Amino acid sequence: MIDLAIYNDHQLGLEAMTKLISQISEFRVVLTARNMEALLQSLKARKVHILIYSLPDDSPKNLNLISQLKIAFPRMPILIVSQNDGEEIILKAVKSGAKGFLGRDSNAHDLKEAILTMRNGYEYFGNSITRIVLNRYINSLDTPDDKSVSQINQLSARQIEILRLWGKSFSNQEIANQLFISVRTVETHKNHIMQKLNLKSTVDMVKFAIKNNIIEI
Amino acid sequence: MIDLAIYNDHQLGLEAMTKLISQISEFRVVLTARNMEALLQSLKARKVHILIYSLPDDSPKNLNLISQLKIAFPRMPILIVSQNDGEEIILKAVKSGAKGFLGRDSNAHDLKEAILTMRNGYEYFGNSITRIVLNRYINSLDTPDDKSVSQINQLSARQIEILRLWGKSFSNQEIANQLFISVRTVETHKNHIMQKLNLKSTVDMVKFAIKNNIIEI
DNA sequence: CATACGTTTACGTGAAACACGTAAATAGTT
DNA sequence: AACTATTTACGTGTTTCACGTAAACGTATG
Repeated sequence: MIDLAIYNDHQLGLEAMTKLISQISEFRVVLTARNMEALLQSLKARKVHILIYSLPDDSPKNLNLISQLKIAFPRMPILIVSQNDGEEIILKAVKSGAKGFLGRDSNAHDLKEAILTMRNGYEYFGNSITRIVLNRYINSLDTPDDKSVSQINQLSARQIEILRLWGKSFSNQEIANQLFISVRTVETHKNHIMQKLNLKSTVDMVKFAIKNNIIEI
Repeated sequence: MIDLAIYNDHQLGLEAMTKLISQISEFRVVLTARNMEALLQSLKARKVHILIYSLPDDSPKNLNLISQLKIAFPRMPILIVSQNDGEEIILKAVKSGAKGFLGRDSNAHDLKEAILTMRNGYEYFGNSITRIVLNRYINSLDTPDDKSVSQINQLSARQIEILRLWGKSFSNQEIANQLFISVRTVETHKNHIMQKLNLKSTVDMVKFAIKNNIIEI
């Protein structure tokens, strides 16, 4: 017997999914939720084997919620059910930590197979998903990057240089050696950068550097 | 009834596959071949619905032969059966025009499903294949030697929690206050994270957290 | 059931990084 | 000439990092 939680912010969809799953003898729906607060609350009280998470239409925001779930319950496999199975959504779902994905064309049989597969510790991604990703991969020779014009212009060339090296995980001392200047100077440059951009921590400085294509993730 | 051709340059493998398929009532093996000349010859005389093509170990060369087949019989779906299901092979198979792929872990049930799926005009790629390609694709977006997708699972819930707070630019002391633990404990958690993920600097830790949606840029 | 492994908690110590202030030489601008 | 920004650098005190040690706890494995 596999215990399932079902999340869906549409009442009707929630009922439909619950009914569908309840008809399968191996499965038991032990909790349902229509919003994240309720879901988190219920999951704390009642552990489940798998969470079935129905993505609404405005999915991008909701994928962040999945990351939250992953943080709160790292070991609970999440099966995404989504009307929107565009490549972006799928990739984001995978990156968010989802262990399964059912797209527009999936049927009840696929759902059952997905749950059983995931219960055995494996991941499940439907067949159509593969084609989408394959296409995307094969056509990924040309990927033009959009450059954001922003506060980066406020920084001097030297400041960007220090930021770039530091962003490559060099220590202050290593940067100083490479540029033939004192460690204190490197520190001063970094201080100036923080002041100029009004950053609160070095974490923020990393984020800034990434956003402005000074360093790569 | 679905008419099949089987290609395999090993006699034993050819026989085994033929026998296996003949046991399925919906399928009929109408021709077999152990080399490309014979295959092309036979296919001219007798049209089939699907060609089951067993890739030998030295697969790269043989994938070129598939391109030949595609030219001679553009509309005949080709199902690749391969002991080697490394990502390179799979990608090449897809590029060669194969409509299906069965890897090392596939069983008779998968074979049947693949054939039925392909007969209905769809493509078939097993679930494990999807994961391989997904990993490959996602890694192509990140830095060459990136393993972040799988490594997130290595972290404990507490470690992720500390990482999340720190990623929001909280200081160690602030994190300690929020979680009612010692600053030293926060430091220890961060040390453990760095060790576990083999990170060289806190800059790398920020990058990791971003890649894994633990923190937002 | 004993043992082993991972997790969470915490401290000690020395090195590195950061925060904030000061300051001088240089370069470009008004 | 005066102003502004840049690059260089130090002083001082706080925070973080690196590395080691260690206890308490849970969970799996044999």
